[in-house]
Amino acid sequence: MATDRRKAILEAAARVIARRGVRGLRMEELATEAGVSTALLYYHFKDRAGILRNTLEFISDRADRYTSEEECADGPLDARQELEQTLLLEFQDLPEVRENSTAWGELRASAIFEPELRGDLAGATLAWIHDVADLLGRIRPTAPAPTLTASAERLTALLEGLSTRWLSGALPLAHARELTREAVTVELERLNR
Amino acid sequence: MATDRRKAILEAAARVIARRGVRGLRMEELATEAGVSTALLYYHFKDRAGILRNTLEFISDRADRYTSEEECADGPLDARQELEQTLLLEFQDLPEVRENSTAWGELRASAIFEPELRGDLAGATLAWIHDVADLLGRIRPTAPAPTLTASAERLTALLEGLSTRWLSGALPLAHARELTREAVTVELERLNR
DNA sequence: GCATATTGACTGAATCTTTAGTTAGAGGCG
DNA sequence: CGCCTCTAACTAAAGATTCAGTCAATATGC
Repeated sequence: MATDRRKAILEAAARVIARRGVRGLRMEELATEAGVSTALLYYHFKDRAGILRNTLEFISDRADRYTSEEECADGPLDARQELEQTLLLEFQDLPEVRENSTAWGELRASAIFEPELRGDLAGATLAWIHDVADLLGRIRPTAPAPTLTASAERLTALLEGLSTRWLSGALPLAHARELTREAVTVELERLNR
Repeated sequence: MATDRRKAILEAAARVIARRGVRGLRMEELATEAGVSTALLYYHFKDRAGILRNTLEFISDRADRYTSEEECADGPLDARQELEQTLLLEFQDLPEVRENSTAWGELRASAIFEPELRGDLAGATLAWIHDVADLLGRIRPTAPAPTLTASAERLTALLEGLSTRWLSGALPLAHARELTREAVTVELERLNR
């Protein structure tokens, strides 16, 4: 607990997953990245799967942290700004954000083949959709709930699609941000009807 | 060219990828699925990566085929109907469509970690965006080209996002179709401005 | 026509490589 | 000592890739 190589291993794992993917994570590469022997990995965690579980948990804790920083130099944001802010947080070229997006995409993709992952994923997605619908509702208080939810579903699904394109080098960051901003505009226009 | 085991291998690869994912594709399983020896895989394709590349091409050709069936009981479709039709074709519970969508999503996700796939993927994506932009242009002839492209980028990225959710069991097919239809409406409204 | 190269498609059985997981024990420290 | 943290060196098994050839068809010289 003193030197905490354990934490170093999890941080290294997040980096390696961002670079190689969940299925591309190699125990030896992880050990090197963490500056540790492979045997130590097995000392601290039962096996490879154990490392994956702990890393994903570690990553999602970290994600909650940066998503909920809602402050700004010029006073508090209005709902519209907060919505854009929330959505655009996914598109930043910071290692931590990239790591998170990558891991999330990996999870989502793996869930197609590993049904046991689906539970947590569905929960997290639902919560996310709900948050976005909520923000939309604050901007357009008269819009009916199901319409808000539908917009939120589209916005979040769009974000996942754009994110994959960004990470695979098919879409420059700035363009992804631009498309996201426009998407918000477009959906808000719809909610006027 | 006669017996075309080559084609059999690519068809088998699409099936195996849909079942196990790109990273779960094993040369031996592929050989068995195609009813050939593993050595033949290397005879027809340079290596594993070569098989992935060619399968991607194979899949996008196949998608073009089923995407471009433009007929209907009640005469020819107008551009708007054709657009919806094109986009909704991705959401059908037919083995071939499911297989295509799954494999496409897998290849897209793999491209994050395997840069060799990016070239082909980018090409196919660009062509797709262009097709959609074209259809949008036929519906709204006065809209400027960059705006059309942006709408097409959003619609296609949304489709990829929804498709992943559908395939991972997080989104019922009917709902995915509904959200897609609304997205078309929303984007078309925007193109009036 | 017909024996003789030549070639393309194909395979069984290695081999080479990678990778998760283990084991025996070293260093430090209370 | 006895416990904790850690490592070098290893094993077994899974996988990718190659090898050495078979077989049928097709071309070539006579």
